[in-house]
Amino acid sequence: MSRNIRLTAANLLSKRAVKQECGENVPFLSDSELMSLSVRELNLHLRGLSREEIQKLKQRRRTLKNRGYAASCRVKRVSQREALEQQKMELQREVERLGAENAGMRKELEGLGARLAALQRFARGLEAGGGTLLATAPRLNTASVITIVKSPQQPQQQREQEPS
Amino acid sequence: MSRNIRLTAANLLSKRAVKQECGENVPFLSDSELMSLSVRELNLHLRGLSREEIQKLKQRRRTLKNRGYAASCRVKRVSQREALEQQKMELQREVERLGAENAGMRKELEGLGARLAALQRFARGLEAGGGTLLATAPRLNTASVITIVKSPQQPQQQREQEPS
DNA sequence: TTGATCAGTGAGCAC
DNA sequence: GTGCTCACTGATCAA
Repeated sequence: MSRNIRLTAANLLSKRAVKQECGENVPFLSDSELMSLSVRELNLHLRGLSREEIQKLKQRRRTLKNRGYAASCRVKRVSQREALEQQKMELQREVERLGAENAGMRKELEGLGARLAALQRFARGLEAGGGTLLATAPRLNTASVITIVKSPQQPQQQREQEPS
Repeated sequence: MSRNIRLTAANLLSKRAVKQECGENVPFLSDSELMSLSVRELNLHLRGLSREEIQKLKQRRRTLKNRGYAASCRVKRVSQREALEQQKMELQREVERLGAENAGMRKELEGLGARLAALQRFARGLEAGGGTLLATAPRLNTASVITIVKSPQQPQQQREQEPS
C-alpha cells in the first residue's frame, strides 16, 4: 500500500498521502505483488473480473512499474554525476602529481646543465695545457659538485655516448 | 494557453492536451499574465471575485510558476553536467600535455647525464695525465654515472661537502 | 510489453 | 511568497 514517498519527517508523520484511492475496495493484490507478477501469473488472478476492473488493475500495474522506473532513473542520474566528479578529482590529482614531477625534473635538468657547462670549461682548460687552467676555468667551485656513481650491476644499459 | 509540451511530431499533432480545463470560463487573465504579474498588480485584477475564485486563481498562478521552476531546475541540472564534462576534458588534455612534457624532459635528462659522465671521465683522465688515461679509469662505464650539481644560488644550504 | 526519459504536478523545505 | 528540488504521473519513444 504505502507509496515510496519522501523520507522526511513530514512524510513519516503521514502529512502526505497522495491519491490513496483505497476508498472503494480492499485490493486483493498488493502493490508489490501486482508489480512483480508476470503477465501470465497476473492473468490467473484476473478470473471473474469485469473488463473495467481488469483495465484498472493493469493500469495500476503500469503505474507502479513506472514509479520504479522513475526511481531508478533518478538513481542512475545521481550515480553518473558522482562518477563524473570522482573522475574529475582523480584527474586533478594526476595533474598535480605530474606537475610536481615536472618541476623536479626541471630543477634537475637545470643543475645538470650548469654542471655540464662547468665540467666542459674545466676539461677544455686541461686540454689546452695545465698552465692555462686558472686562466680558462678559474671560477669552478669544487665544493658545489657532488658525484654519485651508480653500482655497475646494470648491463642492460648499453648506450654508447660520445663526449662532445 | 498553450503549455510547453514536448516538441515531437505527436505533440504538434496535438495528440496531447493535458488538463486543458478551460471548460468553464474564458480566463480574463492569460497564463503568462497571471505568471508574471506581481502580487500587488494581481490583487488589482482580483476585485469583485469570490474567495473561492481568488484561491483558484492563486493556485493556478502557483502551478504556472512551478512549471517554470521545474523547467529551470532541469536546465540547471543539464548545464551542470555539461560543465563537469567540460572540466573533465580539460583536465584530460592537461594530463596529456604534462605527460608529454615529462617524457621529453626525461629523455633530455638521460642524454645529459650520459654526456656529463663521459665528460667527467675525460676530464679525470686529463687531470691524471694524458698518457695514463686508459690505465687509470679504463673500466668505468660512462652510462653508470650520474652527476648532480648543486645550484650555487642557495645560500641557506651550508653543508660543506668534500669533493670525492 | 517493458524500460527509460521527458515535462508537468503538488509537497515540502529554505529563505 | 518565491524558488528549488523531490517523488510521482502520464505520454512517448525505443528495443
